[in-house]
Amino acid sequence: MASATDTVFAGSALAGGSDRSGVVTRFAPSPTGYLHIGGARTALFNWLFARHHGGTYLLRIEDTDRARSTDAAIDAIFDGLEWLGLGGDEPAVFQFARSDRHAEVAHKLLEAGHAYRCFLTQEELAAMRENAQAEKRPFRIASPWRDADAATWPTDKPYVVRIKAPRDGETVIEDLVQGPITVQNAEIDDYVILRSDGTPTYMLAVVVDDHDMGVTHVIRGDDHINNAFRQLVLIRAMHAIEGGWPDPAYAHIPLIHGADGAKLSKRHGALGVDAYRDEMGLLPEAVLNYLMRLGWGHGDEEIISTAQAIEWFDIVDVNKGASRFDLKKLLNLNGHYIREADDVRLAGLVAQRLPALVASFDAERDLALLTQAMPVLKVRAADLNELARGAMFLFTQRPLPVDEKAAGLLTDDARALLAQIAARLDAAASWTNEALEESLKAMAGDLGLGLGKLAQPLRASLTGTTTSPGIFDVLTLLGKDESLARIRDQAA
RNA sequence: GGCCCCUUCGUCUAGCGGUCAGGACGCGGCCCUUUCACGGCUGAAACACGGGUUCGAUUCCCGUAGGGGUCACCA
Repeated sequence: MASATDTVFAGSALAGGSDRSGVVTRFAPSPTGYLHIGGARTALFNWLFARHHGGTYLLRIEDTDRARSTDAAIDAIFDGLEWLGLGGDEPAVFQFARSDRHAEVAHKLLEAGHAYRCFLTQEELAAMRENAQAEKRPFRIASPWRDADAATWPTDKPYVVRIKAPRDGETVIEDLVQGPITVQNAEIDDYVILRSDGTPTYMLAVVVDDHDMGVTHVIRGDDHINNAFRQLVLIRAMHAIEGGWPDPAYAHIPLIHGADGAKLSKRHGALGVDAYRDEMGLLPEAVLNYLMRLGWGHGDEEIISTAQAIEWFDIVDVNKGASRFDLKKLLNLNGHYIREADDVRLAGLVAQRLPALVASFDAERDLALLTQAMPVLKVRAADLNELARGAMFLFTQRPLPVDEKAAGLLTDDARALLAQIAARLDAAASWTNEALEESLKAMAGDLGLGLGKLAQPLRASLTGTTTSPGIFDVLTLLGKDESLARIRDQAA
């Protein structure tokens, strides 16, 4: 039974045995691709749980698959985690570098009789599998080498090392999220821990690293549930041999599915977190808030800061069922956080996107204006791209391109009106929101027109579009000279 | 197929034997309003099904259906 909650494992063996105590969690991605949204949530839950309990959150790169692991993926993962503020409390452990230690454990298991040399070839295994298939019999490894006498070992054949799993009884895991899960031991196979080339498998490496890192709580996707039972075999065998290998507490969190209900995969919306940042223009706090609400909630709370989440979060409150990824809701949350965000910060973020939109944008020169405009810009944007698009009119050079809708507004009558507006505004007491509004309203009154009749053509001439911040904000942001010039460009 | 797990509005969730089943996104309406947003108010919208247990089930138990995961010398 996994009940390491009360088992205080002293320190990280990797750190040479510091006196850390309490909760230790880890996020252990394999660097075969970018950090996707599901992985990010797993990291977040590990992080939140550790923080909530005043424990330690560690990172481990599972790079034992040499063929598929890449440095680019490692960089992308660190980059993504850092952006979300989910970096580890200690430098990340690289699994491949610890192969010797993994092999050492395998040999201890071998010597103690908890593992055995298996000389079955891949072909023999495949044949056994096919046989079982043909007889509609569930296949389970039943290696003839499990209890073979050393005297019968071939001397010239390669072998793998298999763990000796119990064949009777059952194992129960008190999963913190899923509740008790029972599996018959007969279902657990004698899996490989050392390949024929002597390298450790994932199953071995995970267990050894988790132990050596002092991990008390294993929080991971529920696609690992079956692995937990297999890993427990190894853990218990080592505990029997040398002690000090307590069962960790397990928490298998449900997977995230795509909007269509299918498993979130790379071709089903599971983008790297860098895409959420760079392409979709999301803020990390929005992504974090959205992610924590997938599978977890706290009453009616929707807007939850990480600080608040640390206080409220507990792994046992995480739901068991998978949830679907809903971009609309993420975007809504992002809009909220943009409105809350600091103007200087937003201006900096938008300034990175503007050059691609407006050739004449010069960050050096225009940042101040961008920042000044931010309060009225940010209320109408759900992401950074929208925010950048909304800011374009401030920096485009005259004569302004006029979009179709705006052009429709600029009728002959409207153009005539613009000439009058220019004259009127030119004569305004001062170039402030108040003075401008007073002036324009007076004019509308004189002409017996609604303010909208003046404001829409005016907006078209000032921005080249039909949507923008309030017209007086636009006027003051642009300044008198630029405003009048733009109006006169369109006036009849 | 074997094994394991899951199931409250379209979606994310609250609920932990007695609630008008609450909130949020999205959708509809209204208000605000110079456009677009924001904001406010408001409407439609759910306990998969069948048996139990119980005075009483969304809640507990068992089935059924549906969904997911896993069955490598990959992680």
